[in-house]
Amino acid sequence: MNIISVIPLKKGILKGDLTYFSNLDISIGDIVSVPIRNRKIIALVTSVKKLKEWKGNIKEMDFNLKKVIETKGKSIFRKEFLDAVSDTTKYFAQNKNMTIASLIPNIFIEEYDRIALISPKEEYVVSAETTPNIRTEKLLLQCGEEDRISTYKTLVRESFARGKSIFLVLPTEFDIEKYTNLLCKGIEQFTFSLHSSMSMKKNLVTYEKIISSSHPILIIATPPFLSIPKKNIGTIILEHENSNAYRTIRRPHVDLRIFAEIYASKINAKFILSDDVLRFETIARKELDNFNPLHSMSFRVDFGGEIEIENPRTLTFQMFSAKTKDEIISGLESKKNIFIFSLRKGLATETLCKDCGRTVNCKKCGAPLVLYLSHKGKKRIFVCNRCAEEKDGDTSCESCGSWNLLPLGIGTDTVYEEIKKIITEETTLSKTKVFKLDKESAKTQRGAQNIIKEFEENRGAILVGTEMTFFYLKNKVPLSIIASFDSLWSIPNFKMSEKIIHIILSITKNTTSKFIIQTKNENDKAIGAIESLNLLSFIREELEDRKALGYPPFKRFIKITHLGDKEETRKARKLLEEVFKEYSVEIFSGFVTQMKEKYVTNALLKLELKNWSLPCLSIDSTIDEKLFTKLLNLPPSFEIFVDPEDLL
DNA sequence: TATTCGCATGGT
DNA sequence: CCATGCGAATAT
Repeated sequence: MNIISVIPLKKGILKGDLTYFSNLDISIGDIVSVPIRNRKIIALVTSVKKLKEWKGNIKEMDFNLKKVIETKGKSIFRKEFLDAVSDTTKYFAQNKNMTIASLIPNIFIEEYDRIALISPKEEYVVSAETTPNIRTEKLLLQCGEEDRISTYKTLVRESFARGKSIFLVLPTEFDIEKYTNLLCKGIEQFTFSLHSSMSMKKNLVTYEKIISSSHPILIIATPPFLSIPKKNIGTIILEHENSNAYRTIRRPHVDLRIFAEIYASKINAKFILSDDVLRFETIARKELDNFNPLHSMSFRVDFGGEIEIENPRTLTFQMFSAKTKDEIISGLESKKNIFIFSLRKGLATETLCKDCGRTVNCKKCGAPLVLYLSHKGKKRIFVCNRCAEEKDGDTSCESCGSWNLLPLGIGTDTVYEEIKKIITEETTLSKTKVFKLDKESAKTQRGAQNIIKEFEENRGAILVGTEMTFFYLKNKVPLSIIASFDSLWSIPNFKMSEKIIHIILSITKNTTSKFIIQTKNENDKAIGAIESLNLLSFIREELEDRKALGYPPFKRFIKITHLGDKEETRKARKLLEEVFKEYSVEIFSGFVTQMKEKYVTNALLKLELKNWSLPCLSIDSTIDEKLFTKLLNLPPSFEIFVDPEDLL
């Protein structure tokens, strides 16, 4: 009789492993079927002990052990994969079950028996020891998409010649279809793409072909498909490195890019991070972690059109400057399509001085300040979303001393209304079609596609859209406008400079001849960088700022979030202060959210990089075990974000 | 997370 | 008396 500990391959918040008994022949790393609440669940065996060794503490257990239903023998998953999963749960301090379940495609779990039938039968040496941390070659590829595609073609050719397979990781299904079409030419029978929306049958067929192919292959898939036990993968390319789709929205909060990197190290595959412009933190790893550029990195902005910076410079609020308005009208009259970029409403806030027309800016870094309502006594305070500097809400204009300040919100709705107004004023434009694309107006993918389709079929139409537009837009637009550049700073995010560059680049990529940026801060460095068509010095400067401020990637941030009512919030705060008292923890006062009577509490831990990383990511680094235990023991009402995207 | 359990409510 | 609904507890 053996006592078996397992991790169920099913989402759920379980504190630790579950324990069963069995007299079947089971060893570590096997897959078994166990009963959980009257259900049969697939689980991974983490330890096997003889009953004798357990006798001491079996009486202390306050539950009756259940019996393992059946064993499915050796796991189809490679040891390197399971080790990468385990490292990932550690790095992100997430729940084991949820992490493992989210890093394996659902079909593999649901159809485990069928997958097992067509999987290699060879014995993997599975033991409790983790695979050694090999420092694999890690490369950066930063250039335009066409150059990347041709680089990939060369890499595939070289790789096939050496008898090695290539795995191209992409964040979304849409990209998988696109890149498969771009890359499969001439090697159709060796190219395989997978994503979770494909039918189960199709995925099974592809899986079998991948496993049985003796010729090296190219796999194009989302990160969880790295679980396919293909042995000869020599290169993993992580394309669209910049995409935030690699971060999971729900629990577990992991970054699939890190997972892919860990896995590449475990199987000793060459790892290539690739995008038009990589994340700034990734660029910094050139120095921090000795990453090498595959080719010399391009920081050029590839835009052949004209860039205009417009300052409405009016005392009364006007959404469009006279010039911008003229451009819109003449553009529509000559049947050109126009795209206007805007943020969602509510988040977009800036404060304007009604006497001199300037925005209220942060003294420290110059970004426009955002007005928030603090929950303590309903006080109004300004917060800088770039450097977290706070300022009293009862403030006067910096430049003219006036108290006549007007908080403004420019969102898709406001822009949409304004455009409607313009076209009703101009009789020649009365037939113009105006479209709006944001999460409100297009709740589903299909809905968004329909809006874009209609917009693109109508010549001389105008589209007001948020960031999601870039994903769906198929054809380039002659004229694009950022209605309020300054409102971009109102997004609560310390990485906002980077996001802004990303937004602007997405717009230039979708624009042919003219790009208008409306701003009251013409000297903004991000605008300067775009105007000069070279991002190198901007990125350098931004990274220096982050280093000086102790921001990522030079410090490791861990954010702990709690949402609750007044009483729960008070308790949560006390708990956080107590648990993390030996760490320099900053607890942010919770701002009132849209949800009634709910408060957000955020605790931020700033750690030295070497105290929170893995040897396979960054040499000579470890996970602070003491802190790890503290994080893991927090009640489930707390959510943990390692390397958070924002601090609010 | 998802399911279950226990308690309160309410209608018959 | 059972049906329903909701929040808290909990999984081996």
